[in-house]
Amino acid sequence: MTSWLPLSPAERSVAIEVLVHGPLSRTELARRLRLSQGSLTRLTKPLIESGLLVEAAETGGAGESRQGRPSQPLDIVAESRSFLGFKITADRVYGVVTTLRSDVTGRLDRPLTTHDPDAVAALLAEMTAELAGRHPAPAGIGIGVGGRVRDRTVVGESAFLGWRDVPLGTLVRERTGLPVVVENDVAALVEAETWFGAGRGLDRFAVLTIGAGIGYGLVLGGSRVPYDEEDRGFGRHWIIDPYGPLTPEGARGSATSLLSIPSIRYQVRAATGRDVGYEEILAGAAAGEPMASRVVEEAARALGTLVAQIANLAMPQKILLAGEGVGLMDVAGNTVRDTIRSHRHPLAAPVDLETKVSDFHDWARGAAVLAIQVLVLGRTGE
Amino acid sequence: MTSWLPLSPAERSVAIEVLVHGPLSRTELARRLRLSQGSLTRLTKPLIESGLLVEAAETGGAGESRQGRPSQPLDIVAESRSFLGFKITADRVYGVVTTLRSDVTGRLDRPLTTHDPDAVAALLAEMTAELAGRHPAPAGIGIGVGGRVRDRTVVGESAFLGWRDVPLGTLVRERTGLPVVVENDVAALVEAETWFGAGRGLDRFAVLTIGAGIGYGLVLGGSRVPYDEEDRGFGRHWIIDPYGPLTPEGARGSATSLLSIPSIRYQVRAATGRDVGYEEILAGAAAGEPMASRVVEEAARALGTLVAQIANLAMPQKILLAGEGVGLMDVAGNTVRDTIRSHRHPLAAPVDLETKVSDFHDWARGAAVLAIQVLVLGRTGE
DNA sequence: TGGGCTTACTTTCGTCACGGAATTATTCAG
DNA sequence: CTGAATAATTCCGTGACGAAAGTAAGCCCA
Repeated sequence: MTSWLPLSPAERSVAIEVLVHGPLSRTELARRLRLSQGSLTRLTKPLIESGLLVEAAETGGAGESRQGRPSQPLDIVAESRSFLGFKITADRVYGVVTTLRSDVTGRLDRPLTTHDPDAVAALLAEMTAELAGRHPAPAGIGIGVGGRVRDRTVVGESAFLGWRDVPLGTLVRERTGLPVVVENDVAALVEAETWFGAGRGLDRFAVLTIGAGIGYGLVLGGSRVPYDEEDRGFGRHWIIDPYGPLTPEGARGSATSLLSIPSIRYQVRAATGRDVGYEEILAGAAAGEPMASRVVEEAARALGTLVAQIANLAMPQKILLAGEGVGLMDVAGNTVRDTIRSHRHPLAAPVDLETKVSDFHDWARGAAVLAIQVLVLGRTGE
Repeated sequence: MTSWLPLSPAERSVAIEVLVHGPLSRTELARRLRLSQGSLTRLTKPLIESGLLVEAAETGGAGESRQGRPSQPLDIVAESRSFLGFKITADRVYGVVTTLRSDVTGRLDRPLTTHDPDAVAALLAEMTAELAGRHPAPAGIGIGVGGRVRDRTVVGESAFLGWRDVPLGTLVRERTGLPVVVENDVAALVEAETWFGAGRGLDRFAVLTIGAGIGYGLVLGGSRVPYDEEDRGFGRHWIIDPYGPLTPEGARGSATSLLSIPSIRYQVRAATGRDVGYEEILAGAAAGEPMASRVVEEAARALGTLVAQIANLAMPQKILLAGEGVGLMDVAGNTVRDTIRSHRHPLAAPVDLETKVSDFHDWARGAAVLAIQVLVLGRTGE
């Protein structure tokens, strides 16, 4: 599973810089990478010849032309290859096609009727064929799974699939002939946001996802801190309020019990007897319904506490809230922000908090980014 | 304030490896630094000629000789230079002399009767002269101060000294003629433990100090995460239990209110009317005195919660508890460990927790390590 | 006792990445 | 049209590195 372009470390850094930070002139690249202009000429030449980079036609609009010879921005040929990303949930598989820049050019999803590894691999192969038929030459596949993943190929353990040591990467590669990268879904989303999203260019960056469960990822020095063990289940034992609610999903007062979508729905159902959807609960809270308001406000305080803890202890420059459940911020953002402030030093810089609603195709896109990192640029990872 | 040895990056990495990880043969160094043996010969030659390294006489005991030519371990000449480290507290200045390896070869402390910057600098110069008289050629001075420090020379703000933008580094250098490095005291302790203490060789490492206040430092990828703003006061707003005690030192239920020595003494004094020393309170708790037990147990639960939060969110490989207040662990270590466990995923690896009682001379030693890093090895820091 | 084996270190040599300086290219300002 | 300004290229010297061969210094075993 080596990258098909043998790039030297210096060439790789050039390619990544252009890929992540858009079109850049050689002079600008020299400045950013602390290399001489001469070196940049040398490094870019083979990259242009191999077709990975092009000299962008546009010099950047008429208005901003300065004196002197105009710079010649270099850009990645984003469409030269496409990548596939998949996210596997308990009952559905979501797939996307992306460019090198991780722009989504196609999507697809299919129900998952069995958790048998071979059947799942077959479904992935089928979806690959369908997506590949509509787009040029996929260069590789990334797969995101909730659970522990080893060596970017083997699903060590995944509770919701009932898997243990399933060599998913190999199974899919055998059926598709394409290189495959398997990774934990949260890890993939974090990498994607680090390269192309909210964490772009940051040194320290944290991601908290709210959805069926609570996910967390930390990026330091530009690379993700490996999970080791915790993974998906971590929020179930992350106690925020020892007197908080008890739900089937986690320990009393845990992040999962307070914040995850199933737990919030459970709390409302237990109190009112009605099974209400998540969005409806948020709408109810916004409209002032007492029960929904109580649960949502409590969730907002928990979220504020959690974000403040992350800010205090991991000291990221930015925290991204992602997942299907971040609508909470729209309804109770002020409570969240107030709670954060009360848990921080008054002179501390305000937490840079960004919110991004993500659906399952965004998770799939994260997996595709993993494939880009590993396959194109030869990042072995960890 | 440049290092007096102009070391190339490769030479520096060799020097640091030998300094931190003891005597190492050239072959072993080549393995660790991923260089060829030939390069090691080249790199070590000037270091040996300059006197920084020597070929250790001992080949390592008779028992462990293997076949083949015996290796020739290289060692730092730890005594070739000495370094001074100072820790400034509100009423006393502590100083140490250390070797290059940061072994303490002398110590001294003096009362501090005024906080006037010039007077403090004069006292430091006086102590420098006294320590230098007893030891060979100090190569530099490190100073640790509670508060914010800029550029390793200027104390930006220090509440307990009433300082604001005091160029302490310059003041002391003018009086001693020696290069001076000023740094936040917690930062200095963290660096010292990273290089020579509990965090040696680790990639991710956290330090929590318990004393007059609560200090926290995080090391990732071998280098310390810069504090930006928080610093010393951070524990005062780090709420652990919203229903916890209210003390003069911090917000209700904050880490400082629950854990710092003054707050624990305050709680006991408020309840019993007697002013009791910290060690005495711990002894009382061990003996089963109800009031002391209650306060100490509550502190232990708070500590466990805090450690678990650090472990969950910053994911260090090891956490060091340091400071004057870690005696708490001897009395209530089980409570701390139980609390940690209850806040962690059951399958998560147990937290690697180390305890190290530190007195003020240990803080001074930390400052000396900063001087070693900057002056000998030319680490500009941050 | 000495020859072979093993491992550590040194030497030599070729390669290559880089920086610096000079050169060429391309525009704008008068 | 000339000169100034900025971008990119070319050329060359330096120096760090690895590969491989050579040397040193001990064991093992006859």
